[in-house]
Amino acid sequence: MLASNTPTKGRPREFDVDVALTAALRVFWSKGYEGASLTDLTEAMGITRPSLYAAFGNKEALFRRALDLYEREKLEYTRRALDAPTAKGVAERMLYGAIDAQCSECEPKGCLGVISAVACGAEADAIREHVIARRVSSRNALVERLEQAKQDGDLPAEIDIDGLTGYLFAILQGMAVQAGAGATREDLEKVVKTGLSMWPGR
Amino acid sequence: MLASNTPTKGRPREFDVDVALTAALRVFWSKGYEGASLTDLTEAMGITRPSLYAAFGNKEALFRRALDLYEREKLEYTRRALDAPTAKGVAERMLYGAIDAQCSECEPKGCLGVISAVACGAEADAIREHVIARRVSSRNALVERLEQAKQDGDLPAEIDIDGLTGYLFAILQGMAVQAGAGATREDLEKVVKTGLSMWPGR
DNA sequence: TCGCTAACATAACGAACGGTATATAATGCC
DNA sequence: GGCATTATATACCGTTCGTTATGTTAGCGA
Repeated sequence: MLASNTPTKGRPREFDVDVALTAALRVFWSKGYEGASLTDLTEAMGITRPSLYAAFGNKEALFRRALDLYEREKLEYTRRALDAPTAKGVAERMLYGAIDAQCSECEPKGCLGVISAVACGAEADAIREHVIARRVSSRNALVERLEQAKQDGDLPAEIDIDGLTGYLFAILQGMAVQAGAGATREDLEKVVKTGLSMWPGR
Repeated sequence: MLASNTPTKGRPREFDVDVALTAALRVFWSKGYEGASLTDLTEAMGITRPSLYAAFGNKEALFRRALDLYEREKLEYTRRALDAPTAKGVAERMLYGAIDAQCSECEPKGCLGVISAVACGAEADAIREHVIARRVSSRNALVERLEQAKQDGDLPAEIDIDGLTGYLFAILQGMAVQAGAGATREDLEKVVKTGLSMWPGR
């Protein structure tokens, strides 16, 4: 259990920080950083503005906390995918995991990372940089895994690992765009099946 | 030549509507619909707010005009791609055309359609629906072209055309996300080459 | 019970947003 | 030369934005 909050002095907090953060994540996820107003956030979190600022700092800090939560819980499949025995297995877990993550019935459609990296205005520039920077490490991990697969003989010797990584990421990001635009699970399953049918190696 | 503006009565306008619209497109393209403020727009267009409202109606109508211009000029390659002799030729023109469109030195990175479809808040919902609806016809055209290619024997008989279309769109949209996130032309060329190397048929 | 501390609720802050009212300047028509 | 018409320039509208000052309430240690 992570070191939670035990102030032991002063009036105790009437809400659960983790619950509130989960609610905030859902708002950011469905509306984007700029699209999520403080009114949206506080209503969903069930707290007032001063409580939000006391607990999280400000809107940007709250977003980073929500992004942490998102990556830890909703993007866990990307880490587990790397454990697949073959390169194709990695791609398979990634792609089907993306469908589950982006087409859940009870959660917003699309990918918070893609939403935040694409949009939008001036105030979100720092956020955009932050989101983009985070994806780098995730990408590096995939590059390493595919390099290993190449050495294992799971991929043809002549393949460009960097290109293959960008290619797989592009499909994942494109699926996120389509999910956000209303694509159904069946739509995305067709995309995944088509992509996997032409994946090189095993 | 389209029916331009010939009011013949009253004070003549001091700016060129098409030039102003081009400037507005660049602003929407780089900042998104919500990220582009009226101040951004009027400064880039070199006109005042009342002139903007007199000439274009309001911000949303201006965006639709800019989107028309974008699809007519910047997305022309998607229509010309359909004229390629084979299915793989279509994919090739689409993918390399996307690189040119999204990595131009003198224009914003990424794709206005993707940016607008992904982002963002409540006020942009109508815009989002509009952008998504437009992509449908573009997608249908690609489906038809690939069906034809299948009959021509350019694609394996067992291939799922709908899946292949969504797959190609996903790569294109993913490339737009990556271009907006700072990917270079070389990065995207690797993605395209990887994708084309595993394209089915000819 | 009395402070000390911290979270609560209310209400307000300045700034920026999309959109206009008003007044002035420039054209074509009679 | 008026007159109607339309574009321009300035200044402002009401609303919403993220953020915070202020006063009150609840728990802990003394």
